[in-house]
Amino acid sequence: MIEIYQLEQLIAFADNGTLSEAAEKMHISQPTLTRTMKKLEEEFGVPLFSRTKNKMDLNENGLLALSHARKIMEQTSDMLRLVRALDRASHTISIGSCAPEPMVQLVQHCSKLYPEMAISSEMKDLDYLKQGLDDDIYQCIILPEKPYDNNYTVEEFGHENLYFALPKSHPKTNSQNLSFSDMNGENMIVFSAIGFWYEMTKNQMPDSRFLMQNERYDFTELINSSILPSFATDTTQISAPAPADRNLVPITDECAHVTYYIVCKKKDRSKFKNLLRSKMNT
Amino acid sequence: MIEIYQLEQLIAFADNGTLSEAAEKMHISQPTLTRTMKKLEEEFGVPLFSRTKNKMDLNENGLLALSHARKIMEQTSDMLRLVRALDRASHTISIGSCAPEPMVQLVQHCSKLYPEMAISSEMKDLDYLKQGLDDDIYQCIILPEKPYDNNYTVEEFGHENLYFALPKSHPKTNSQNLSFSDMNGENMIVFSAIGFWYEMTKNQMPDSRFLMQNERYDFTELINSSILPSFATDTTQISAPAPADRNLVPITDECAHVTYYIVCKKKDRSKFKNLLRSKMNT
DNA sequence: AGACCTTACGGCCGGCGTAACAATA
DNA sequence: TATTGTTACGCCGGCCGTAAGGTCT
Repeated sequence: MIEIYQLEQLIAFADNGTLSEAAEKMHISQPTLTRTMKKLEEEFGVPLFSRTKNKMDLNENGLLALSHARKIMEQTSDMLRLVRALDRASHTISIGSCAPEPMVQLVQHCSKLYPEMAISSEMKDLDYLKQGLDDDIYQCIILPEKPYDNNYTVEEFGHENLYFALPKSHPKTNSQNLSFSDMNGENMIVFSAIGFWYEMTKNQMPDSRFLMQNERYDFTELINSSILPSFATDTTQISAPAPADRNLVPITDECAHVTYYIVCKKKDRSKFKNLLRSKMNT
Repeated sequence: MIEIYQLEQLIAFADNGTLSEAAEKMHISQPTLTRTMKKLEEEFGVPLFSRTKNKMDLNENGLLALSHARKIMEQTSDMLRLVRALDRASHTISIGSCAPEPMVQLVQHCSKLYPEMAISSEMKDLDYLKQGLDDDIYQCIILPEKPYDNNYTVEEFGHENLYFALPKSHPKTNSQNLSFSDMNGENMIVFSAIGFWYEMTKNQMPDSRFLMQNERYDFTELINSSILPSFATDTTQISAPAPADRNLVPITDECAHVTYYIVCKKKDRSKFKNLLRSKMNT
């Protein structure tokens, strides 16, 4: 019976040109390779090498065998990779979200409800999320709007409202409320990882320059030390309250008030029954 | 390292449903299978089976692994088959011929010129022969006409002439010569394995009925005991002369006089140099 | 002399079978 | 009780490494 370790050694020989070098690369002895190659020839029943007294080369048979051996090795590693991936997928709930706060909260619910499962989560734009749900990249996604698709199960998860976080020194800091247009044109300090909020606010305030901060630490430092306005939401005030010297001014525009929906495929409805019932803390 | 014998046992288990049956089919013990399956799971690093106390089944991981395992086994046996076929082909000369006599003679020349090679030969129609030469099914073919193709090397091999073999009792037995049309309509005893001669004579004598004989022995018996006319050629008179009570009457039609050509690919010209020089005995 | 392949020899790992056990129908 | 899978134990084949030998550059 041909075995994979033999094909592996055949490939190593072909890749290194000599038995000696191949042996060194594989951390085995030359005689081992000599023996294995002989055994291979025996099992094929045909010569695979052309041998002069101190040189070995693959002959035509050997080259053909080699090409097959490579395919078999590839297929074997594919098998390992894919089976492991399938197993991993079956123990993992993948969540895609349009925004950070509902994602964090859903992950918390998820890990309480399914403590034996691994949970992976990421933020993407809405089209990618829907596509990902269809393609089984996500079992569960969070959208800021109700999708219309009969294959989906949809449940309301909670609300989030956007505010301007204005330093006390800002001229509009004592306003009862403001619209995006009131602030349009002003420079804003903005944290990068805010999902769909970025596109939305950027559209509403086209003349403003957003000073994007990739690092959470840098962002909070700037908020504390700068007089530039920034955004905040109500749901984040518990975990990450705005500094005392900033006032939160509600934004009147309708799109600043968002309802999140948990969406999963109908086939997974019973599996995620409890998760779909969970609600955001506000 | 995953090995092929493990995949083989996995497949046997899947095909037989239980370890016990699989073990019996493979002529090994059950504990061996238990161990190998455990080892497979260990090497995959994921469970492949769902186990109740006395029943084992493949789970999703196992089913995926199984499908890959089948592919790998198939590829492995393909490898063996194809490498062996290549080796065999490399020391076999395959000859295709349009007729028996030049085939026999060419095979004789061949085995003298290349005593270390195996020689295979068969008769086919002209189109099949040419196609087979192009496809490397044959290294060498014999045609009754000169082919026009620049990739071929062509050498004249010899001539063969067709005769009517008429019993002494036949009314035309003493003719100096005859045309096909002279005999058209008469029943003929014909040996099956005569290659292109069959199509040709059948066309020339559309009103005759050919009593086809598949067995050489039956044919000669009938020739000896029957008064029905038959065919013969000059080149076969040495090895298998017509019986004394039959006269050989030459056929006048041009197509009863054939020149054979040895044809091989130009790339093989030097390899078959001596074979191409050989001539038929007449 | 150095690089390469081959052969010979002895150790040991690991796959195998036998036997005994546990659980199910 | 018959069938199935698991565990324990000891055998032994075969794979491996070391050592030595032969050939070529």
